[in-house]
Amino acid sequence: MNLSTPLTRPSLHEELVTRLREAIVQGTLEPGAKVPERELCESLGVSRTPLREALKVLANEGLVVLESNRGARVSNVTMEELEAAFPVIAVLEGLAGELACARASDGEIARIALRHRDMFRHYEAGNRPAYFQANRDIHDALMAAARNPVLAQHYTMLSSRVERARLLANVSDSRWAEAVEEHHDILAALETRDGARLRELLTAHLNNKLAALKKALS
Amino acid sequence: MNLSTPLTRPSLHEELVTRLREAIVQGTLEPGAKVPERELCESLGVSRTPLREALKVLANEGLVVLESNRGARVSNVTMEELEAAFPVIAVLEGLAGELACARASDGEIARIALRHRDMFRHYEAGNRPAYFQANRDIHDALMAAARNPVLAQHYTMLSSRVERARLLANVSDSRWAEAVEEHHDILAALETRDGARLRELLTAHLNNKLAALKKALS
DNA sequence: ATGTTGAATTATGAATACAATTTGAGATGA
DNA sequence: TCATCTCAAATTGTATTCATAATTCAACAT
Repeated sequence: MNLSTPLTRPSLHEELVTRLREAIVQGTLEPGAKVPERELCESLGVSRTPLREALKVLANEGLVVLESNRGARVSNVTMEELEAAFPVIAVLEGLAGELACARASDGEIARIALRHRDMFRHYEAGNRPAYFQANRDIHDALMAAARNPVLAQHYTMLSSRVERARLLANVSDSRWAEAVEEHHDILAALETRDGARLRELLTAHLNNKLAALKKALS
Repeated sequence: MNLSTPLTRPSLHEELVTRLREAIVQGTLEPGAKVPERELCESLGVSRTPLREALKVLANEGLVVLESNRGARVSNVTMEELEAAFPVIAVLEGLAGELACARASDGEIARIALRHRDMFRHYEAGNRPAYFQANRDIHDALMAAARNPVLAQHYTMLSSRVERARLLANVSDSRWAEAVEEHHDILAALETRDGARLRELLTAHLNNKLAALKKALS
């Protein structure tokens, strides 16, 4: 049991931030939708103050846009935003891979390898949702292995902004096969702890993802 | 006169975020200092609501920490944070350089070159504050030339977190000379639009900066 | 029918009020 | 003297209220 943490109850606005962020990322709150304060307050059982605080935070992250005197709406996933965000995510993942090669424990790498095998199985079974979930787990595990909280924080922020694009666009089967190929190389680089190569592979992987999304959304 | 913009008045909390961020970055609000709500409200002439909203946003950025029921305090600049943040800033600047080489107008590059000459002058005059300011201007101009708002947003957030370290540590003269040398190469790569090289130079430059800070703070 | 106007309604931005927690000074006792 | 306890004052977290801007929609003119 952890005795160093001062036993702090999470404040309402913090919980709201995480819950709203989840709702936005998984599409419960749809892009472009207005966020009616009163309604949300009632369904969540809180007053407007903490809800509005949470909206300010999410606006700062880019998940909602505040229109003065007209309230908040969930930000739209635009092609411009994806084209801006993906290269940034790409270099962040590249850095994460490089750090993970240097810092990950053998156990962590083994666990990531295991998840890769899961993911490959899901690919062969043609199970996209399970594949996506495994994919996310892998990227998150890699980020954790990099042991850089600042990196992780910004990665989370950016991921939440683009994750929603997946709901809008199913990439082609051919791109899917390509992505799986890339992941084979990624895993190999991680297992040999070839940081420079993993960085390049991850950066390229993310940039390819953007290209695929572009195609799927046009 | 611009008639396309819908004439929107900036909300209080937005102005507070920028003003408080500035105050924190330039050290007016010192690291570790408590942020007394009442006092700030009076001196800023606003009520607690928008101030608290701003504090939530700054907390999300990592500039302040919220202690439940005990208010906010300016976050401390720790070595762990610098070691985490600098590599991230390094890859972001690298990306910015790469993009700037591809996208900057000749005029923009000329302006950055001009600021470089300013900066070199300040170095020769031994004027550190002016040098720092010119340095910041250069990095900001480069970021603007990259034309990637997501990149710029995250760069701003991260810069504000580490900028404060400069107030705590004066780097050595020898490192200063090194940094100036590096900037000569950086400018050359930008002027020849050698994106790959500029990326490497900027990433290395930032990582060297961290090493110098480490030395100066130990 | 179509479009415009403007009062009534609603929603938002900000201030204030209230409740819960922390802080700190002084009392109490060993 | 020192530690602990008590309780008031101050500070924070949340709710509510107030003022203002936006929206709606019925009445009207074209």
